[in-house]
Amino acid sequence: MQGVDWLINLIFIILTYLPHLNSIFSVDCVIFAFDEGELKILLIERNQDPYKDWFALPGNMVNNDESIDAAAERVLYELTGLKDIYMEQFHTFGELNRHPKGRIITVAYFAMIRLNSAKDVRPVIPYAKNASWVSIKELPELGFDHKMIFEKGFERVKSKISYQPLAFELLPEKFTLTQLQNLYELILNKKLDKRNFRKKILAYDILKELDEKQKGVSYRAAKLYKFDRRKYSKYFQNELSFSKD
Amino acid sequence: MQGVDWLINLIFIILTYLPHLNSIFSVDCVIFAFDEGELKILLIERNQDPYKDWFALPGNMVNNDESIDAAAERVLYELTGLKDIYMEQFHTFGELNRHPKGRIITVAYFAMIRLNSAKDVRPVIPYAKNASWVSIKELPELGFDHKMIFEKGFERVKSKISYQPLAFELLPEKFTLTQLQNLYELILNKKLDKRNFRKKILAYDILKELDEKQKGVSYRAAKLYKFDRRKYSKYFQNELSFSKD
DNA sequence: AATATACGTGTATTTTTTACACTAAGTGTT
DNA sequence: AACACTTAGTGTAAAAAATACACGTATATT
Repeated sequence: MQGVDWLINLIFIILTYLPHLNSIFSVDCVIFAFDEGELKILLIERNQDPYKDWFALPGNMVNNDESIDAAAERVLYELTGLKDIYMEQFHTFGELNRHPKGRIITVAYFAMIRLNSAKDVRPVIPYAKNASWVSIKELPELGFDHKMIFEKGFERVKSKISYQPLAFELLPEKFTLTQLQNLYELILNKKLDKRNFRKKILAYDILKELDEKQKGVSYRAAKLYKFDRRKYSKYFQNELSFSKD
Repeated sequence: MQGVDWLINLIFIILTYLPHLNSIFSVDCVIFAFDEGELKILLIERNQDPYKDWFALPGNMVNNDESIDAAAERVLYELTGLKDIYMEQFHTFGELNRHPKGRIITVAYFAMIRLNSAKDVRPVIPYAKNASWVSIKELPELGFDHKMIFEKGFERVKSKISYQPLAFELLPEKFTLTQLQNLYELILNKKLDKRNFRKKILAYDILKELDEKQKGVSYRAAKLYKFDRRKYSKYFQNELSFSKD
């Protein structure tokens, strides 16, 4: 039994580090979209314990060879098929009891996207049974602390949208001012004055008026606009600069 | 050698999980204070590899039995002796190469504090050689990605201070309006008009005028004010509510 | 008493925000 | 063709907020 001494030593060394074994981290994504007049987020139905068969935010472990940002991108793709979504990190959740399997902290991201081709979402790995868009007004119970994560993410969106024109991200490329206003009202949860809204949004000078009109409506068709990213970034630079004076 | 089969098996199992061994996380704190007319942050001089003898933000590993928030509090105390500081999480940094010892992500916190008794800072564990307040204009080179962490934290402070009255946190309990204005100018990095500044800050109605004056100055002494936390929280509730209309 | 220094104050102008209601255009129906 | 219906599109006046701007006053020091 002499020859196994080194083995036993090795095990001791490993055991020393073992407490770290359950110290790992995950990412979770809160993806917003605007569909059928409602704000929706992307949920998966889990196919794995813990919380097998529960609804949850798309999220999974970060690999050891990728940055957190990259992990968020990968995980979102694997669980929903969505690619090339710009997500922004908004908070890291690390309560001790948040994950039944032990000490797992999660870095949460949010994004706001346009729902055209993204409407059909489907997991590409069996970790999730399926993925779907769910109205934030009718959210089912969610696994883990995902309800809280969603809420914090939604708070962030609300506060961000009031000083940055983010809402365009959610609309189809061409939209009417009324659609844009409806979206703002939905997110901010208050009525806005039509004339003042138009005055203000046009004053930002980040919209391009198109020579096109709405189609398929049984009333006077509204003009279509599109978001002018070039003007937007100019406006944005000014916003951020503290240099003047 | 039959009897060690189970040992070898165990080792295999452990090795399977081994990649997670170097997946752990830390917290880092960016603590701002106002001293001698300058904005300073709290730095430690490290006494441990990696970056032994370098300056760095106060930061260390999160234990397995504590939440991240609690870890931030503990680590700050251990490295600087500071207690009961309200810190706010602002970002999690997880680039692959950010830590030379492998995959360690860090959750960053910031706080703004009043420098009276907090002026003397001293590590209570030998992980740091010492702790000190350093002007943000003369920051030394910092270990890890701490320069970037500081910058992101400072950005956050700047943007927050322009819509929330945070500056009081940095001043002594009793302060003059000129001191307050100087601080705002320092953080926002621009000159403000004296009369307009006073008008505005008093309009918020969150200051309490004292029956006391500045002492020890060789010119007309200014009135002292103090921050009225009661009024402040009332004001704040209004700020945050989206309920009206 | 004179000097030096920061304190404390008001008003006019511009800009931004708010409140508010009707006509116009297009669709569908009879 | 006339009509009814529905949403589009538009302007102005009032209030509030932000800005620009300069000098007499109080206190400490000499």
